[in-house]
Amino acid sequence: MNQMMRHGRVGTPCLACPLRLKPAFKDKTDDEIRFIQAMKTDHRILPAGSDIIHPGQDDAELYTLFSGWAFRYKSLPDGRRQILNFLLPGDLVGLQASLLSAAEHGIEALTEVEVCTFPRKRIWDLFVKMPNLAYELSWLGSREECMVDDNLTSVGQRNAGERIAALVITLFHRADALGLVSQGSFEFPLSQQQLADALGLSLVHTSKTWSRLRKAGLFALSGGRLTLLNPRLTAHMAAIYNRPAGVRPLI
Amino acid sequence: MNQMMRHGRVGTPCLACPLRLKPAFKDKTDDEIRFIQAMKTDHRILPAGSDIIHPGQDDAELYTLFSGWAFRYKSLPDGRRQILNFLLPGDLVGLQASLLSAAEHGIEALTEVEVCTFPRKRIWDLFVKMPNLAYELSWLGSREECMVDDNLTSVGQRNAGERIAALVITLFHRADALGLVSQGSFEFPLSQQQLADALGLSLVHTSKTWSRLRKAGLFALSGGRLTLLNPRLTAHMAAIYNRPAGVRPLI
DNA sequence: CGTGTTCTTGATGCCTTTCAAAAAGGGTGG
DNA sequence: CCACCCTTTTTGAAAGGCATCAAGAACACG
Repeated sequence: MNQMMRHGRVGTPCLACPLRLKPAFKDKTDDEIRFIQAMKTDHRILPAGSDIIHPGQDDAELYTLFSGWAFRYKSLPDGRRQILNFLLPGDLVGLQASLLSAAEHGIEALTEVEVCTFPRKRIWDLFVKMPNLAYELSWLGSREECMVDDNLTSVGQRNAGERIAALVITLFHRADALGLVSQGSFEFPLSQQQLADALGLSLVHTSKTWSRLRKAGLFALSGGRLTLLNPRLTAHMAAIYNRPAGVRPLI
Repeated sequence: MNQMMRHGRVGTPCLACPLRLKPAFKDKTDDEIRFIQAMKTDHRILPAGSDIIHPGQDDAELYTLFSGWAFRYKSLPDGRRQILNFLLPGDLVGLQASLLSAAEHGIEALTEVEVCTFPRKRIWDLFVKMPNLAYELSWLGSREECMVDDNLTSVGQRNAGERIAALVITLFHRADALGLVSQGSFEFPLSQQQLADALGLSLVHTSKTWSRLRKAGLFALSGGRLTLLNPRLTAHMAAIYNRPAGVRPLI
């Protein structure tokens, strides 16, 4: 929508990317990082609520989310909307959209975000010159599919309370892996409407179930930050396996 | 399960692969096909119901489904199961499982299937030597994610009747693109339990809704074959966009 | 401090689940 | 070819979870 964005190479070069220092990410050779930096054409800041990729777009670029949260979504003709998955710093944005001829989904910034732009035209180049990066690109694509798999399983099989518990736990772990958790709490920028769209529930029922779990002492929300008060009980209610996260590539 | 399978290079070499002749698939150079053939180590036949990849498996190979149907699924600790997507001839089987360290899902043969085996160890080789094939591998991965996106949207946003209509229409188009539709009907090997697991509905409600749509004249099922009697109405009830399929790579 | 948005809460009704059992197939052995 | 058993499908009845409608409360913002 209102793409009031600042262009230009803001901030530090990829070699000194602060994200790269986080233990969540695999080490890369200087060679690889230089290639990434050469491929990167832009560093943009987009306000919360802006469309990073809009549904049907046929010239979507590939991005890495540098900071902030975003989400992928898909709409039905009558306006119903499903949030497919959430994107956190370090995640690829628009891989599917830049590989396929047109985006079958939209991607929206949930908070103000910073993205690193990689033109779709250069992706082929990456496959030719940097097979290791190409492999990691595919790896990240599979990882995203894995997250959608989880969400589909949640929406298809869990009831309202379990879905919320599973979402909260999963986001907590993802934020934790990025060092975004401090004193048990992390920034939680979702509105109830967005929660509802992600969970496949109505706004009203989401609100009621959400406050029921809060009152049950599973977690608390204040000042836009969520505190996981009872991780044990939350995980149990979610009926979730908790695979350890493991490191991943950052491109 | 009962992996009573016949090994060996059954049938024709890849250069003469009958699947490749179908208009659904992109033409490939002889070079590419030769590489694929060299990479292929086996051609297996597995009976209906067998596990092609089991959940948690950490040495899953990559396959191309040569004939038959399969599905990816994910289970919760208490036994609830969600079918994530269906696999038809020409689809990759186990890309996610062979890229990530362990399979987060299972893949089961829905009918008797034939699969072409590509050892996971050689995937890296493919990225180094054949960037075009590597690109197409990623492309196929994105296409699968796209299908999971659709299913998540269906389960999250559509009611029972709409979900069934959407599934039937989608499978019809996929079968049609493969030339599997004759006289308006195609083989439909799903049990109601599998339908229910794919739709995120109970078995009973699936059965009732299914027969309601049949009685409404949307489609008919007999002798294991489904006939789409009223495509217009079915698509309308599904509230679905029908993007034209387009060709895709076959690896 | 007014105004629009987001969140909460209550009441009502329907879609879906669960429980239960009958009916219909499918395969095997006598 | 029929009897028998097991699985799958169908149908009925009752309960409950979730959606919808409606309106008040809390919050954000200019």
